[in-house]
Amino acid sequence: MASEDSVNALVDALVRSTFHVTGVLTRIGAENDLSLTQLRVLGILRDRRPGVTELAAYLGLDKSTLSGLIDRAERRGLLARGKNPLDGRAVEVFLTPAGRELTQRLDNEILQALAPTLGRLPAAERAQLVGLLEPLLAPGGTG
Amino acid sequence: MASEDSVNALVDALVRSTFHVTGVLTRIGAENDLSLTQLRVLGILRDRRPGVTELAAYLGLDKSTLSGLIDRAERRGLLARGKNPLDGRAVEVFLTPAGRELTQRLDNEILQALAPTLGRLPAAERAQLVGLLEPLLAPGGTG
DNA sequence: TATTGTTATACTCTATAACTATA
DNA sequence: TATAGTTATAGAGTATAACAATA
Repeated sequence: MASEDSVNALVDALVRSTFHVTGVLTRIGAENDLSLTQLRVLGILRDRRPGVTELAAYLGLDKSTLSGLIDRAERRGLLARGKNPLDGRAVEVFLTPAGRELTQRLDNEILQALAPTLGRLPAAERAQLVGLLEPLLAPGGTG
Repeated sequence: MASEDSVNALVDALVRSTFHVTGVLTRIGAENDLSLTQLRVLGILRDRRPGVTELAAYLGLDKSTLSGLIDRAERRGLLARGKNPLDGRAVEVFLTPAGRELTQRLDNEILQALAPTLGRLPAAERAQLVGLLEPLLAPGGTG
């Protein structure tokens, strides 16, 4: 029926826009020698000092994977490991000043890359689009 | 100014929905022993018999990367290499019946995974969302 | 000469299993 | 015992450079 068709069309548009945005993010990452995952790590650390396990959970990856990711980014001076004063086993991962600077630059590059296309939409439609995407990200969402 | 803020908010929502959908696709792929890239390869081959270079261009990857991806999928019987009758150097990559069957099953799983959330939107808003996403994917887009 | 595709190589990403140290 | 994190290992994904075959 028509309702199913409209869900189908929406899934299609959503998947295509996903690959589109992923392509942009991957390109900007690559230009800065960062994988998409490293890009996400930096993004997560903007306003958090998570532990390794917590960071792995955000990313949907195994904690052992994070050991390597953190090692490589730490070697580049983008982030660091600190002690957790409350738990001798735990580690706090956080951005170094250099990492924060790079993250801000990347945020800006992403904005610059996407803005021309998004700016073509009238302001009212931009707001509308945000309003329509929000509920899809809400808890109880797709998982 | 307000206009810039609204672009900012839109980029944010778009990036978050991108990671969200990517998470769903990655999970469904993983449940079927397929990486996101393999999933994309199958999707592209639904209605095409591209050459290796052409396929690499679709994905934004080097053709040497495709040799390995195609090898592994071919070993699993999901796709095959055929001769291009017009060019002795070229190869045609296409889905096997098993690959086509799997692709259809995956399409359905993706739909099932996303439909509950998307179905919560009224039909009019679903159509609206599709209409708003379309122009972002148009040529002259973000690249 | 230019193009299509593969191979060799090296590095990153990723998960599983086994481990250490702390709780 | 359980949890936080690392290490060892193995395989997949990726790019670069060098190559063979065809155009």
